[in-house]
Amino acid sequence: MDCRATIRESDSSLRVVSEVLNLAGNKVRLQILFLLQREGRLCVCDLSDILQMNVSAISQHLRKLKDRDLIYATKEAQTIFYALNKGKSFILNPLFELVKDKNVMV
Amino acid sequence: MDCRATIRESDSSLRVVSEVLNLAGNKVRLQILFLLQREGRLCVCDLSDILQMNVSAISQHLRKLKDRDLIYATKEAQTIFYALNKGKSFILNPLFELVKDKNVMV
DNA sequence: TTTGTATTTAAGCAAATGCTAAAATACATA
DNA sequence: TATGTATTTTAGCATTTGCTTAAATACAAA
Repeated sequence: MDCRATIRESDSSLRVVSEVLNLAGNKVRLQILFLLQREGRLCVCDLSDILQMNVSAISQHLRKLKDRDLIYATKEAQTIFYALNKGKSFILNPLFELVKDKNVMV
Repeated sequence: MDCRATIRESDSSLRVVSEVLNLAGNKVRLQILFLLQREGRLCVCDLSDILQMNVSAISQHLRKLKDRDLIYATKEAQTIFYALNKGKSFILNPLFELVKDKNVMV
């Protein structure tokens, strides 16, 4: 019943979740995360091609996702692949299910 | 396998979800949504008191949530109560469970 | 009608966001 | 070594965000 206490106790969880949602609350980044979840791993040029967007713009989104530990990079020859960091991205799983299953819709 | 097609088909769902997450991707707003889900309904002054924030700041967050149909208002005498609009906020339910149950944590 | 309570709205501003274009890195391969 | 391919980084810029303060609305009660 004491809301003040509830907020205090849930503070760190709410912070972590809001940080993840802040990243996923951008259509381009949500598309990237959705694709990575579906395909396992992708490089900048794949994403640039799929989403029909400037390589630099995609790269900057990936940087943001990587900086906040939602994805990680692995280098293979001259190509850099990105994949979901499950430790944090698991938060988004139910949302991916939603997008996959039915159409969420208006 | 055709990512371009997948993205095209999921486009509207991804748009709706990213819009909701964009709102929830702010700590203050996530706190508000979490509290509304827990308490049913609250007025501006309740939230201002619980979150220890300026009434005007809270009011502006509520406006944003209302404009995008995540919450709705009901007036009772001189007090305006806000509550979750289930039709859209259901997207956030699994996240609330996460915050409630265990601590999400670093 | 005056006063008080609840709330929104407007103005202003510093900080953050997201893109483009150009330059810089990194590393194979010819 | 020179060239090409993949990617990041920097700079610049217009737009958006989130807050504060002050003014405006709305309405009930004295």
